[in-house]
Amino acid sequence: MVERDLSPAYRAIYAAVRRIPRGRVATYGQIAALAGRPRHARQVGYALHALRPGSDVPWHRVINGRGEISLRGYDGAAERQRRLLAREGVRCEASGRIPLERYQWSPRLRANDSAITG
DNA sequence: AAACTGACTAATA
DNA sequence: CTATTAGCCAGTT
Repeated sequence: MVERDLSPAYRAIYAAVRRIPRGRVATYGQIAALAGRPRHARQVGYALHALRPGSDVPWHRVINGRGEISLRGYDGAAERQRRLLAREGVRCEASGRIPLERYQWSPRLRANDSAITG
């Protein structure tokens, strides 16, 4: 099991995910790069999958590069993630897609990074 | 150690 | 817009 001793890679990934402010989203690739591991987008997925319930890592703020929720094969997990995001003000379009142009987080904008108006 | 897998992405068609 | 291909790389079997 992973929870016992997390690899440095996982810790870096979790740290990066924790930096995503409320009301914003980031892509897997973005988190990977932010964690100092470019092109490790998939591993970001593994790391998030390995999270245990109740962790402080806002995993729901991570979506894929197309602005879609990437969860698959999980029972209602995609719906849960969508709900968590909606709760933060991030709502998806009718197609189910989340406009990255609008909600994607940029690490540089740390100051005013809360939810976007509208 | 080799093969398989996958919460990814970018490039084509 | 969707579908397919290829590249990717750590974790699991």
